[in-house]
Amino acid sequence: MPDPALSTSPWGSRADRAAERDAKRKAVLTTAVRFFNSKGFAATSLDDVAKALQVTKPTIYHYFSSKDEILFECVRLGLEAIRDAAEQVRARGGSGRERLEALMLEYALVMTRDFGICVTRTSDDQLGDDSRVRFRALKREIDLILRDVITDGMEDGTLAQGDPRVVCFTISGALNWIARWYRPNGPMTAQDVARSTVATLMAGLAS
Amino acid sequence: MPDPALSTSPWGSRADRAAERDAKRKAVLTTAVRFFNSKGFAATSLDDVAKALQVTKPTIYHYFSSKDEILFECVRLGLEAIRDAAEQVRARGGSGRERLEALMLEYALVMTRDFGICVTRTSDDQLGDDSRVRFRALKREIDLILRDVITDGMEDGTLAQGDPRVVCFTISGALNWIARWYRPNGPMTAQDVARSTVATLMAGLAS
DNA sequence: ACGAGGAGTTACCCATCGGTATACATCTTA
DNA sequence: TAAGATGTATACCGATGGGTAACTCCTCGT
Repeated sequence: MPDPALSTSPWGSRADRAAERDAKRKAVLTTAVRFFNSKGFAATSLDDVAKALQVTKPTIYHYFSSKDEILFECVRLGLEAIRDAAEQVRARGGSGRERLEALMLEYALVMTRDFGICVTRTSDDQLGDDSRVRFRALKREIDLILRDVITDGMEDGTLAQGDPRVVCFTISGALNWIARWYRPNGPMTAQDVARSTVATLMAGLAS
Repeated sequence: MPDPALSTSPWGSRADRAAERDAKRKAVLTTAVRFFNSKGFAATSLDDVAKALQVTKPTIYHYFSSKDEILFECVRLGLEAIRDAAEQVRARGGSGRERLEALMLEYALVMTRDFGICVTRTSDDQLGDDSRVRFRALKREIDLILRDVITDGMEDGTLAQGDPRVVCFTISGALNWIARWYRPNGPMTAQDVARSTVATLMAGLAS
């Protein structure tokens, strides 16, 4: 008669399976995104990714249905990180300027991490029709939140007047570009980079 | 006895041939760069380009030795346009701030044109080893000129103090990003976009 | 007139790579 | 302990696309 506490519950077991499956999916994504960021999406073959994970290509297809899905999941993780931070900031108190600054800091930090970098390096022509639509929608969500905060700041007088659209693009460009030049082993930490870039944007170039 | 004035000079003839060859090379580049910008480099086949020019692929190989060379020539045209403008601005008179503003305006304008757009969309992993080295060297040249002007402005007091490296990247990012959102048929002209982006960077976001 | 070479074509090669069919092992559950 | 689900591997397919071989045609210079 076995100890009842040791008997494998179908629930626990099923949860374990699901958790393990998720962990493996995530492992594929983190490996893939590094390849995408260093070699480019097109130049990365799924055999590369499989080899790095010490499995074979069909194993990857056991967790994902296509290369396109893998890329989309990578950019989704990056974009949702930004969007979630942006939405939290939008909702909280403070002047428009304070909220914009907080938003930009979070945005900048995401851009120093793998999935954020992948977002900037991915142009929508690389995605399939379906993923492209969802990709654009996510980017648009972020854009709208950003513009919202900018407009608030212009109205409450804490931000300089201007075309919110241009201001939004200027900010996005400067922050997205971090993904291209930031190096984890460089002289500046991610925090340093985020803070100084945001400060430069806020204060402007002129003295 | 034919009219000597009508006789075809070997010089004129050779010059014609060379000029025509150059014109055809240029035609390949302008067609290719549009494909690269709209579909991405990897997704563009040389058959696409050839078809658009109403010739066949080997004809293209008559003018270029590889797909890599075509891409490199495209980014070279974009980068040299920026570099030449930057060098002219650096040499001329005026305060650091005035020169930086002029440089940024030219830079921004290049980013609204095909070869400039290609520069931003090309990451160096897409180039062969040889081209990649030259690509990086050209970008570095521009970076150094830009930093030079920035440092001048910080020293003469017309620009705000800061880390020239971060300021340089912030500017590059904001200006390069224009290539991603500017649309020739949109509400703003290239001049509008350039002027307002530069103004935003100069004045800063805070009021 | 004729040879040389530039310009272009057709037909082809072959490496790469996304994706699949299928077999085998393992683990779960009744 | 047998049945079914799950995970992984081997072997393969088929399309795409960079690049080449070899031939034709035209133009020019001698």
